[in-house]
Amino acid sequence: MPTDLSLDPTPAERRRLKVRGAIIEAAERVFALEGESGLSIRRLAEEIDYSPSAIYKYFGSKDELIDELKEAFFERLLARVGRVSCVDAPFAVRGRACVSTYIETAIERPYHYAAAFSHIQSAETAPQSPEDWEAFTQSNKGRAFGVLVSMVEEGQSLGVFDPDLDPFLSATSVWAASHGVAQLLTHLPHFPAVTPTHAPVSASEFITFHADLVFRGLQSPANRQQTDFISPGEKT
Amino acid sequence: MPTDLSLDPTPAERRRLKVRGAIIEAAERVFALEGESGLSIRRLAEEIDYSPSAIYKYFGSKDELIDELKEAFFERLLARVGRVSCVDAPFAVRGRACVSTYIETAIERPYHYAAAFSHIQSAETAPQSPEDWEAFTQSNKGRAFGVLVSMVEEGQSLGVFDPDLDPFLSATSVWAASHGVAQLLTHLPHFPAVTPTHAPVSASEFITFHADLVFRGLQSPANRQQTDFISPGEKT
Amino acid sequence: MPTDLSLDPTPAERRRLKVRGAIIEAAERVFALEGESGLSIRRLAEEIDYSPSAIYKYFGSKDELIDELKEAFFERLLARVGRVSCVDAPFAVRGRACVSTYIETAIERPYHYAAAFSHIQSAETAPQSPEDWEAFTQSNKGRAFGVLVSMVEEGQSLGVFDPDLDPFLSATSVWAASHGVAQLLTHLPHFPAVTPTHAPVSASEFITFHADLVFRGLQSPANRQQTDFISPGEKT
Amino acid sequence: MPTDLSLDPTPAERRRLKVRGAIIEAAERVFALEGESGLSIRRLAEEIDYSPSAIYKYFGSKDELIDELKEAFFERLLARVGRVSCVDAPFAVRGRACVSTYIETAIERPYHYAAAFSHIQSAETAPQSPEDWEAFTQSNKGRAFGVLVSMVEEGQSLGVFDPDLDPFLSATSVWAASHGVAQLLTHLPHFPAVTPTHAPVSASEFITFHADLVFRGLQSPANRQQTDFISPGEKT
DNA sequence: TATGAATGAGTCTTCATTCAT
DNA sequence: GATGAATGAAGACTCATTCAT
Repeated sequence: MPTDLSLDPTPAERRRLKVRGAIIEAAERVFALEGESGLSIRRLAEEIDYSPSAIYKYFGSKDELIDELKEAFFERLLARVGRVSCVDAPFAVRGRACVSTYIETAIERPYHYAAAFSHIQSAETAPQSPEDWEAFTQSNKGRAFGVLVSMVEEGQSLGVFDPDLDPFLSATSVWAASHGVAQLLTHLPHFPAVTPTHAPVSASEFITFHADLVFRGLQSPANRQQTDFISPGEKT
Repeated sequence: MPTDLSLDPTPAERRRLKVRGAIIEAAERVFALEGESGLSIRRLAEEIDYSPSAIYKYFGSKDELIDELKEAFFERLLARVGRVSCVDAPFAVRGRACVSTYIETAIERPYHYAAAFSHIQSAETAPQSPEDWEAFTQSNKGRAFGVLVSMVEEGQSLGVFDPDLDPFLSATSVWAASHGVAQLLTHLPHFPAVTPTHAPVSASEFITFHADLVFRGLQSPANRQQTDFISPGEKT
Repeated sequence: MPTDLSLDPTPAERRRLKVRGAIIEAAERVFALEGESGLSIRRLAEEIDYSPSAIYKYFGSKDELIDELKEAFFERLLARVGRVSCVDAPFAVRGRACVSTYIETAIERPYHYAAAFSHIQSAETAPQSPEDWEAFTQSNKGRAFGVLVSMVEEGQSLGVFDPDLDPFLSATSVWAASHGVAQLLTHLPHFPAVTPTHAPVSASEFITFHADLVFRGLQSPANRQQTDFISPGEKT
Repeated sequence: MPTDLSLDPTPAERRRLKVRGAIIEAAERVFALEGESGLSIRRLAEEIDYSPSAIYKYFGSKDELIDELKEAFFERLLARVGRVSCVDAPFAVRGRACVSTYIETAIERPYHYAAAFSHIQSAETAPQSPEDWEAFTQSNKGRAFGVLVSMVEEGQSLGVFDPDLDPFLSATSVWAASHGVAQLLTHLPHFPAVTPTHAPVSASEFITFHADLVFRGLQSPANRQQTDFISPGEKT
């Protein structure tokens, strides 16, 4: 929508964007407080002390607002994963970071993520048929997924990852697993710290643990021997 | 309020349980047909040709019904995973089967699973603090999770799995990843078959692939060399 | 909908029909009090001391309710016009009565009529193309119109009406004029009684006057001479 | 509040009047495009590329605007009917033209007419009691109606119309019938052309037919014989 | 002068739930 | 034991209108 290319938006525009942002942030808060079903326009309006109809000045419909949330999440995800994947560091670090960044981004903004996740199936950007594929690969979501595929391929070309693995399926598996862990940590943030017979583990420790496990699964057998796997005990 | 502890329930009670079961099965059907938002009491009543109010004779509220669905899912999951984990087969087979059974059970009954999953956070059976742990370990959900932990431990004692891995964290990671894959396959059943540049992969093939990857991640480095990993190409 | 042909409906059904009737009657009252735009479901519910949602137990939607009103009007119109047109009386009486009955039926139930009238354009029973004609002729509305056409034809065959007149166009003209008069009397019931310089004329007197005028317009020139035209003065 | 009685309005006032006119014209366009329900202030503002609030600078409220539309219609009607009734032509032509002009004016500006018609009851210019009569006769609506009355009286004095007819009631009847025909043609423009068994008749042909019928109804019996009635077939 | 922001009352409709029968 | 009637709260959304700028 912002087709205006002028460098400084008018004050009015700035204000408008600010309110839009506030609404989106409020959605995040409401969701965190009351769960998915709590996100009604009315509830959202209460949160920001606006009237429900005011929201319709900024978003054409509830769906449009949710699409925006979703897009914001994937934009953020792409930015972060993209940054991480280009960092100047050994592949072992970059690869693991790729996985953990997925999860971290999700749990940082649980609602944006939930919106993204729960709309994964119906959204236009979710490829349901080969015909959709092109659009998918160009969307933020698709590009974020693409980073994962590239990461697998890079690992393979470096001889770190098993060359027999199908990169697309591997990335899909990693992506799905990341979603699962993100959901777990979103809904049960204390789960890994809950066993009475087990030393508490923080969310970020668990993410690291999970990323390691995933990384190990992808490694080629030869390479596995010298893996720098770090058990959770070592790093606290 | 079935406070009656006698071993054989009265015929009335039997009937009651049967209707309860029918309602629960109907919920599954309605969900499969019309998605999460279709599961209104009214719609459910239509499906079983009862009046909406009749349902309240069997379930105190919609939430109670949903809890029941969740319980039914975990009961089923426990039964299936339990069966699979005891089968007379090499560990490599049993272990992978354990993982894939989680996912298969989920996608077979998408609504039971969705209910279970979406209620993971609020349910009484989800341990939020060490105090809840005891109850959790005795619930169907906890026991199903326990099978995973045992599986990891067995793998370690057999020398197949890396002895340095924390069994609890490993099981948690596997469990979460399974959820992620189940969600993916539930919402986007055709995702792995959708790339134009890639041979289509069926849901069960993808599950196998994923289970393999997970299994590999858990293996001890030494063992990884002789792994019987099967690339997706080989098995069609 | 009443496909049940059993002679005595169950008490429950009777009650149901009674409430339906009450709602329809209420619609009439609300309309009379507050005009077309006052007919909201909420307002209607208030009128009958029900909750708005209760109305949805009887009518699927507002449109369905309005269709019912419309149908009820035309059913009533057909019944009354049909009765009048068959009465054992001279054609001069029957013919005039036909015209006035249209108007009287309308002003008796102003809202039913208004609904019928205002939906004339969008209703399925309004013929928009020759293809719709068949359906139109079988609807209550179409059959009521048909009575008018027959009346013109009968007048022509009796030598009372001008044989050169097109019966279809004549009936259309009469029908439209009736609508106009009905609207006038509905909205401005006192209009014909309002001139300070003119003896007040009641609605029914005006209807008679109008019917006479219409009848005269249709008469054949020869016949006009001996017409039994009655000036308004004579009949009070 | 143009309380300024000076003969030439200030430029500011001229501008003001011009914008008012533009808004009223726009209302006509919007109505023609989207029907009665489309006439929201917002939609109207879009049409003229103003902001909704701007409209409130020119009209105190929506109702006021609609009153203005109504007035505009009657002004136009009066102008046209006045012109037609003074034209240098035989009474048979002028009289019929009077009737058809009513209808033509209405269907040319369907919204102005609809507003006028649908507000006939609530408008201040509609006489509800003898006390209102004076105001009515001075309003555009009343003067347009007055032309009809005069037309009847002229016909009577010329010996063309039946001297026994009450001019006021006759004019009322003609007026109401015109409204009915206008409504028919507005909502179902193709009605007279829709019978499969009947040669299509255009709106203007039907108007002529109707005007003839009305004229015949008013004629005195003696005069009817030599009437120049033209059947619809002759005039295409 | 003209506008964008904002609102409150209103629109139809669905839902989970209760209660008399 | 089962149901139909009924409801109140809530859902998304629209509208005419006001006010500060």
